[in-house]
Amino acid sequence: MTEPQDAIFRALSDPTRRGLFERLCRDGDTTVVGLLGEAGVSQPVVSKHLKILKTAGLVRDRQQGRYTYYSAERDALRTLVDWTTEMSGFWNDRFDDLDTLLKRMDQ
Amino acid sequence: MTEPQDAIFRALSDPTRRGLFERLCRDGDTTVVGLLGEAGVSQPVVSKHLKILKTAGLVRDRQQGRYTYYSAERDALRTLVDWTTEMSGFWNDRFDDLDTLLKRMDQ
DNA sequence: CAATCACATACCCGATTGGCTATGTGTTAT
DNA sequence: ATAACACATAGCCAATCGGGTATGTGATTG
Repeated sequence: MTEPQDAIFRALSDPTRRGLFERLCRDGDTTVVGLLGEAGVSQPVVSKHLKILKTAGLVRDRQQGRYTYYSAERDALRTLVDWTTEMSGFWNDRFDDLDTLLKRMDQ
Repeated sequence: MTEPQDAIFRALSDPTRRGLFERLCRDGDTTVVGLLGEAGVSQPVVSKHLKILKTAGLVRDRQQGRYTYYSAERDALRTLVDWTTEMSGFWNDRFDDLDTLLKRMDQ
């Protein structure tokens, strides 16, 4: 019953975490220390947040020597778009129903 | 500094709450009692969730006698789409940068 | 006008969350 | 070889959260 949207919405609900993700979208590959300044929290906290983003599939990491580069996972946004589209779709369906209803009433 | 996305992502991060919103998108105007069955939680909890959704601008309520009809707020999804589009945009910009960089290197 | 209904509010409680510091582990620089 | 660095993990704590029950309030029904 645990939808993929669950982890994504959950992950993005925290401002600090969403900030990290936005940063990665904007600037691409960045190390943990690189993200540290803008985040405004301690390094362990940044690491913890990145782990949550990674679990949600929003972020990928790549080891290189003693550095860990994080980058935003483009396809993750797809899930969000799909869900939003589905919701909008329900709307249109309802209008369609209303439409056919009105047409039926018209006869 | 509190973005409108904050409340929206936060509101949708809880499955029960997202369930209520999805239900309202699908079926349109519904009373609290009408939402009660599918939600699987007590009436006060549903009311509390609806209040949070309302504060986030995801839902509107309309009083009618002793009934309160709730409905999904279509434009709220717009905020979500905009944010997602912005994130995707950053991506394309980065590719553009890479593109111009490669062209520059090519000369 | 009494009972019921629809809903909101108030309060309580255990679980989760987001922050911190301290520390461990592997890597590079000296 | 040692020190410094980059990062992750562990453990702690106050605050928030999501659920519950009890109760208040206004509208409707009998």
